[in-house]
Amino acid sequence: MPPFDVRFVRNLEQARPRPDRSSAPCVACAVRHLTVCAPLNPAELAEFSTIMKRRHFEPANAVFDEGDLAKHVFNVTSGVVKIYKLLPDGRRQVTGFLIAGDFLGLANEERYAYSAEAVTDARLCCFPRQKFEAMLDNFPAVERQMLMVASHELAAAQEQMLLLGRKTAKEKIASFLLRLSSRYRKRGLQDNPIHLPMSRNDIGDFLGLTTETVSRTFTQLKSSQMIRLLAGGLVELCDIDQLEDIAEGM
Amino acid sequence: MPPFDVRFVRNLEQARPRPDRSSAPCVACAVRHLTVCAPLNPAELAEFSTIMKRRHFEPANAVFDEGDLAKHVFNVTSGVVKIYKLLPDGRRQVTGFLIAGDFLGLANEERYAYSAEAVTDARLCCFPRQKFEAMLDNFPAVERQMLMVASHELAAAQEQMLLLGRKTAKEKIASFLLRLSSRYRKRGLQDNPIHLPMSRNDIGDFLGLTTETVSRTFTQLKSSQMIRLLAGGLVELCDIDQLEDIAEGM
DNA sequence: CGCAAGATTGACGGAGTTCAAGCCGAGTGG
DNA sequence: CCACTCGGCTTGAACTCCGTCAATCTTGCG
Repeated sequence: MPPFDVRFVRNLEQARPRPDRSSAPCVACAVRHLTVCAPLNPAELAEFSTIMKRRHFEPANAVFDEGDLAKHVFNVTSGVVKIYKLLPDGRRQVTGFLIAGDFLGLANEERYAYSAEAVTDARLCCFPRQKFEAMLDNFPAVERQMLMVASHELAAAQEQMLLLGRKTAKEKIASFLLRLSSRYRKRGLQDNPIHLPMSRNDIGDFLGLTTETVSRTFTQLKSSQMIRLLAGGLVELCDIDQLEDIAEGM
Repeated sequence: MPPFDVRFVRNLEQARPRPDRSSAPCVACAVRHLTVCAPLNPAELAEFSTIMKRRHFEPANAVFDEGDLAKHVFNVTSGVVKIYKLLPDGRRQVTGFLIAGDFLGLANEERYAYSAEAVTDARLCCFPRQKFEAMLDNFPAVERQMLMVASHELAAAQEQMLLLGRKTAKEKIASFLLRLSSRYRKRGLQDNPIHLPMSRNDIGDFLGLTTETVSRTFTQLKSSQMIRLLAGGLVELCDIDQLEDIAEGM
């Protein structure tokens, strides 16, 4: 048990978000082609950006909590954000690690169905939800893009269910490393020594394991020369073919 | 091991689908208000239905298989369809049981990312995918409805990840029964003695458990008077409050 | 340096799997 | 109408992977 309630600290930090209205127009956005904003031309982008604020979150800073009124939707532009659900007794399931280009905040009811919290320093584009939805009426291409994004996420969610329900600890870790590497590659980030900024505990809560099992499994993969743990939270994937075989349960 | 390959039989059956062009216009559709067709007026429905065929599937009959070219999208109008993913060694994760009103076939690539198979006799509306997508251009309201549906499914998927990653067998079964009951209620189907047409094995593959554990857990809930197993695959939920407490891990 | 938080390692136990045997019920055929 | 069969369900016993608990090690930071 930690000496004080972690969530309390988190909310303190949340109390001082940093709106960043500076300038930084979306035109220069490095990840736009990956986001829901992809289909917009410069003029449309300008219109869209009028309702948008950029915000910065420090590590362990909550973006929103499950049950909060869903007043905003977000795009991650840098850093890592985790989303998760809790059981009353504190058991936690991390349902995703979001990186640059990922969208979050889609809520079918008026409240968020999950919590979101920065893992690293993170920058998010922040749209008031009502204005965002109103905007969609004028930009059907964005709506279609959102449907595509949602459909991708649905496929990823099914993949994750397969992992959670049917894979062993070793298979889970191998799958996790490969998927992360592949997502980094798609965004043009370094994909072989990959950066793991999240704690073992977060990884465990994502894979349905405990911290200890995650740690032991890393050790195991390390001893069999499939990965190397480098300084700064970097992990080198040494034998990708074998990792892929393991990830698929072969 | 079964004496012959189950999938072989399934494909034989699939070879003779039953197109049903009879009449049955969508206007009379009992579940339309729950589907992606909900926003259409009668004239629009007529236009939509020109590209649609109704098909019937018998139990264990494949609707499509993971990896097939995604030529169609579907709406379930009656019966139960399961969707699932497989690992090379045969381990299976059922990612959903679809009932009347549910949409399936959304694929972000050109191929289906999962398999679909009838659990009971099932009727599906079947739309050629390209025509369906073309139609969407004229009916933005349907596209928006699809986004809402996808977003609901995403929330359900996250709930399922919480279940798979963090709940005990007892909590899984209790959650499963309550959710099914709740979905039946929303469609106007009988929600207390609920119908469980799927096998223990299917339930296990949905909840990340084995047949044996599912069976043992049912027995356990039965002995503690929380459920009763009736004839015809009916399950009576006797103490819903307590089941809810269990489902939430309390 | 010294502390605190996270990561690793070890020993042990338990929830759920595996393997195996029996049961039940629906369909079949004599 | 009943014996037979076959698939699915239930129950039992042994095992195992992973969780739990606890101690130690590492790392980053004031």
